[in-house]
Amino acid sequence: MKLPVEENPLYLQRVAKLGEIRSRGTDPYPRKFDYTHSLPQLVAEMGSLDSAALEQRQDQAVRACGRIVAMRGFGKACFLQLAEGGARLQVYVKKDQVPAEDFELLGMLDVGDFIGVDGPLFRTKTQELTVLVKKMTLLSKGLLPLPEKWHGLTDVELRYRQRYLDLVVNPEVRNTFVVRSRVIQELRRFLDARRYIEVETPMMHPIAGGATARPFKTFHNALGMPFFLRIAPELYLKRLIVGGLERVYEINRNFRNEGVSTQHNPEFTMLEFYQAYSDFRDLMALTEEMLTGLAETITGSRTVSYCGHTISFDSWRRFRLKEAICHFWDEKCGTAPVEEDLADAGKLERLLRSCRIEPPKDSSAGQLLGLLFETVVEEHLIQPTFIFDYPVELSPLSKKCPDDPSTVERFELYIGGFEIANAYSELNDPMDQFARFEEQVRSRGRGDDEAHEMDEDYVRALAYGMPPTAGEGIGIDRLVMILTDSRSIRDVILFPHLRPEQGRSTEAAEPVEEKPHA
RNA sequence: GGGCCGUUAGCUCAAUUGGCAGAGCAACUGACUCUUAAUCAGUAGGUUGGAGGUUCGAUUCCUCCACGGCUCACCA
Repeated sequence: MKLPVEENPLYLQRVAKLGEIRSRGTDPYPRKFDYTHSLPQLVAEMGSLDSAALEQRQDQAVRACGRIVAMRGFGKACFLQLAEGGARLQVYVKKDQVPAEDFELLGMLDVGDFIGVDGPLFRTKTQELTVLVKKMTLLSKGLLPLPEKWHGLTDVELRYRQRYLDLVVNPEVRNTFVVRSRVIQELRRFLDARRYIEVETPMMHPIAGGATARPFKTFHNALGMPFFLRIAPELYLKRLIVGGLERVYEINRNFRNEGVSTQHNPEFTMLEFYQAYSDFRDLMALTEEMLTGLAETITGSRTVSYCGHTISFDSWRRFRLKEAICHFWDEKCGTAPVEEDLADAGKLERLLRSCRIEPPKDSSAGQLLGLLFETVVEEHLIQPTFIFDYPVELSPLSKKCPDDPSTVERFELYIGGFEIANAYSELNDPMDQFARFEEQVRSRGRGDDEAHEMDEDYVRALAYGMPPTAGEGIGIDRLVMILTDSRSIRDVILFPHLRPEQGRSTEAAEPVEEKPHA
């Protein structure tokens, strides 16, 4: 294989060093290294010992390893900084303390190489914990230079494309993904402790349902049929409720064939959970408990800083959707409406126009209401806020409010100005569900290609009986954004989708049609 | 998809009105056995994202293309 970088002089220099190392009989890529301590372990266990205490245990050498991230040479001595496990430790190689061949090897090392060291710990005169190296082993030779140590890697395109470099050079990036892992771990723990079981449902769906979104299409050759990558696991999870798994959750990817932005990635991670014998108000309480505890466990505080705002998980607010529009109305757009105005399509259109939004044609009152909400309210919802009582047109899978059939028992949770969670009392009346699907199909016929398709098996499942159930989806990526103060969803996804680099596009660059070929 | 902005050495960034393409770090050579972005002296490193155009002359002005960022639309 021809590396694309082989004309790079820095690369060629290192290849020359590699040859020199081999010619001396040293394997630059040995098998393993048995270390006595990870670097975080050393820092934790020895970080508080003073010089005298370290002197006492001087005959107890440690074996540690890591990537060289800094080298400072002094002719007959050299300080190196190793990075491993998210920690860094200094090691000191002195000519009169190591075998001659080890000191010669030092001259062939570069920042980026991996080494292992043996030796006692001591403190330098500036009190830095340091390994006094008695034996040094090359563990892996790097051939390309790492980005600069001081400014790090800031070009976002390179950071996303070559995330491995971003992780090596920018420690806060590593932390973001450690936090992400802990968030998921904590959510599992929270739900497991409440008698939930974790399940895995199909990612390939014959009918893309459970959300309003355009799906990705693929094709199964042997079955000779198209599939959609799932846009939501919802309909499968509720089938499990029908089957008697009263509390289920799933954490996995959804795929939506929509635009990308700082808040949208084509594949994103969602926690969905369903709890029988409960309604959406129970989930509001559960969500409050879950996320407050999560913030506290992850960040050590109920207050987090996000994009210059201070978000407090002690001040949860609740507004009905119409109430929120009246409450957050900007007087610059005219006199604030009263809730009664928000039921009439004509009045809603006038209100939208006064906000300089041209209402789309053929929209129902519910759709206009949703649009008005996004326009007027969304940006104000920095503190954790539940918005509830949604129009039925926007919620084909939710149960209607008993006293108002135009409204459903549904809430969305907003934090930091965007939607984090969406929950409702699940519609379990099979005949009502069938009618709502029919309405969606009519809507599709009018050109709304995000409207639901009819899912007959799902209706059949409901017809066998589903207990009253509440369900919720929480966007994990966005939640992690809030907890790590990340402005873009790409900063919490290890490999966000980008176009291929120029000249390196894949063979599958042309659009894949779902036509079968034998 | 639309609008705006960006792309210069391995990395981070300069370059006046269109006039020899530069610095810091990294690298290389040398000095240096407690440094912390080590220091000092020296050396090398470029098809200025790509293709055209205007011009005596283009990193700079124009057109097209590629990729990215922000934003709007769509959505979660």
